[in-house]
Amino acid sequence: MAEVFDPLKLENQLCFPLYAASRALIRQYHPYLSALDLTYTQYVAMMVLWESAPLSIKELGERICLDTGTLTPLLKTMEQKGLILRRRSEADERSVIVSLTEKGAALRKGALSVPAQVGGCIRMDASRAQQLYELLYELLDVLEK
Amino acid sequence: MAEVFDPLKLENQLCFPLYAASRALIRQYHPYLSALDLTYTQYVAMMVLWESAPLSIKELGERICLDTGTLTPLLKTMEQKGLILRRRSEADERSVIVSLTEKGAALRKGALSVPAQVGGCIRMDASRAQQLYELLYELLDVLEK
DNA sequence: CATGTTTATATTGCGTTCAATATAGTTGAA
DNA sequence: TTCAACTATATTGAACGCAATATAAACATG
Repeated sequence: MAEVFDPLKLENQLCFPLYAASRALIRQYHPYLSALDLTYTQYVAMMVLWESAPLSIKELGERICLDTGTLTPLLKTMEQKGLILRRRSEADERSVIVSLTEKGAALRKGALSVPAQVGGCIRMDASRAQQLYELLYELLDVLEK
Repeated sequence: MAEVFDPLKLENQLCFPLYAASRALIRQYHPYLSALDLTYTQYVAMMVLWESAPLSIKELGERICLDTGTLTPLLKTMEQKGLILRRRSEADERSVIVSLTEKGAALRKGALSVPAQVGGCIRMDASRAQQLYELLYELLDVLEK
């Protein structure tokens, strides 16, 4: 007798492995990031700032796909830690410009080894990882609202 | 002059698209699940319960990769809603057995259309989605502690 | 058959994540 | 000009996600 397809089986859905793998990978960062006193989300924000600061909150949010409900408290915490500065744009008072402090910029050195340390935990063929990377960006593109 | 590889560029990392795509896909579920008065995490738990209830909290947590810090309050909320029952195992008083109520079991009918509704939002070739699926399970396997 | 170890669940506390809503600044068109 | 629409950020409230810790039951082994 033929198997009946069950649409509600966890194994028949893309969402579950995506969600589980994302959390599992983020967990791998924990020991390396807590040594730098960063959470994963703060680390993601810092990566964009190291590359492109100063940035408005809007620009930062677009880069890392987070809205102000997440960013406002995140950036306030990072300001408390002395990693960034927030100031209103003079050209447009609606905008808040985020820039790095010296301490924030200096933290980059400590973070440089993180990707390799985590990468060492991923025992996956480089070309398979590259395929995965491309498919994820394809999915992300298709899901943009 | 050759490009210098920057390990801290967001675009050079697997973690970011995985994290962003996971959140973007979960967001797609929101309208369909709130019509059923379910959150995404509750929906994932229900999928396993529809397939395999009764289950201990431990078994459920292993299936959906969540620990008791998340599951205990989640299951209490689901019990409040009348979807599940929690009772101590008689055979082993350490275990809590989760079973479905009639209401919880009946909710499955309403949920049957959810995967197709969300799938309709993913304009991605089926074979590409299948590739992505396989690579995600491969990554998940490699990341198990 | 004690008692140290392991196991299953619960609790705590912090930090997101996001939908919904609010507010203040800016812009555009009549 | 003026004011309605739009834009950028902030706030609120609910629900995770998880590391760390606590507790009670079951097990193992000398």
